[in-house]
Amino acid sequence: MERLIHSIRIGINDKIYLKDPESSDLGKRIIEQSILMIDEMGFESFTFRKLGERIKSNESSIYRYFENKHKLLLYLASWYWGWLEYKMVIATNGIANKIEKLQLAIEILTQTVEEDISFSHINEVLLNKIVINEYSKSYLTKEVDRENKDGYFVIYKRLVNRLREMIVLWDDQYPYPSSLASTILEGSLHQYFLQEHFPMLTDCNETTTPTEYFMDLVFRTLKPNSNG
Amino acid sequence: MERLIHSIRIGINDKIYLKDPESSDLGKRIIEQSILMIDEMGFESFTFRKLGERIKSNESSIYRYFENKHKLLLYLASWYWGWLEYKMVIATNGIANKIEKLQLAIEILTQTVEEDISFSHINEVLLNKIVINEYSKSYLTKEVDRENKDGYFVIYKRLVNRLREMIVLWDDQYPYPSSLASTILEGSLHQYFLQEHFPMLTDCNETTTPTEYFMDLVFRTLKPNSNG
DNA sequence: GCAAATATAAAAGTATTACTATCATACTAT
DNA sequence: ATAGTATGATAGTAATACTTTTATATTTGC
Repeated sequence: MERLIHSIRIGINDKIYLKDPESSDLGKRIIEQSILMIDEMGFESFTFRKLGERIKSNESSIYRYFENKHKLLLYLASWYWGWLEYKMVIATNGIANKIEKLQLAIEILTQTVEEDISFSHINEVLLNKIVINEYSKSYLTKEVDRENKDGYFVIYKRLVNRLREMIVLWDDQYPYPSSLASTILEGSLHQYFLQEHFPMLTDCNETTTPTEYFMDLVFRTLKPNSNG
Repeated sequence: MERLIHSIRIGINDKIYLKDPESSDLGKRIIEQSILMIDEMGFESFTFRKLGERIKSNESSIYRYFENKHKLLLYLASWYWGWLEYKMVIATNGIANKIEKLQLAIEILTQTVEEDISFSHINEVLLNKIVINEYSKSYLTKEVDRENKDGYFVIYKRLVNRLREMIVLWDDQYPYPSSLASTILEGSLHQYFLQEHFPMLTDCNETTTPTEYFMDLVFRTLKPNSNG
């Protein structure tokens, strides 16, 4: 499992980039350092010029990989969701027990990333933080429909759908499986954000996790199928 | 009730603006037209220069009301949440029946705004759309803690807390009332967004509303107090 | 009714952003 | 050894996000 994760390659829609950042050393430095910088200074303050200075490369070279920083954010987000999807699929694949399967999925999808396990140029801990703080900005735009059509959000959509399927597997009478699945994924990011910045608006803290909250919510809401 | 709403004045933290836009004709035009423009072109493309052209005023005059467009967004959002809070408080105030009270609150907080009822310079229908598409951007920033400290989000926090209180009133054993309240408010905006742009990720559509989804979710989750 | 204060408009200026374009150089593959 | 590709250096452009200054209009206080 550990070994597998070391060598995974997330298949990202190649319209997101101009040149595959995995294909060169410069590309990997762009990804690696952009994660550190966006985490440090936030997406708004982050610019390709600053990134160029940091990696001792040229602004124009970065533009050969990504059209703009929005596309870079889409790339990072896709990578993150692809990575989570991979972890979830691996963990739940062999599980026949429906409740255990759903529980495992919720656990993986709502847990915070505690340590950087891949030993690659991508720091998953920081990437998780970036997704919490910046992911919404990648779709709350006027271009969202065109970009969705171009497949920029396929991985995320597939992930929500996988969760939906496991919900249906456990309770095929529940009328809102898609909404519940999207609420879990989006809501979990939101609860982490609240925990950090608006602790009065959440019950999650050092002792209670978003995972516990959503696990409880889901199993209060769903009823197991009668057919087993 | 209608009359009341016509004449309400939402008390907004006066640190958000440099000069109260309600205090002058120009100020009102700034609010009125910024709502139309942000809805049309999105918050990213909206600038004070363009707004100045539109209202046939000068960019520098707008800067005398708001430091920047971020502050204007905070103002619009505060107004919106204050207006919703007002509607909710009016509607639920006299209700003694706990379940009815909570149901009414959820209804008001998760319903889409269908018509502009205030006849003022503020179009609530468009403001609701703006909140769906842009609200997250107002707090997903590096300045959020400072701005929170300065009270820029008090109205929203108060609203979540009011909902939390009604949840507790109905089920004082439920361990996550704050998280549930924040999930309802944030999740409802998200479901509306999905309905518009990612219909596969939600069960909400022309016939099923986010209100129905959350009403169902909440009452599957909560159990009434035994003490009545 | 007039002066003083205040609000708005007009215009110009600055630093930064978000790119694009051109050309030079280095590295690589045959 | 050469052609092709990747990267670097430099400069340039249009727009953004303001700030500053000065002029003009409007309000208000007496």
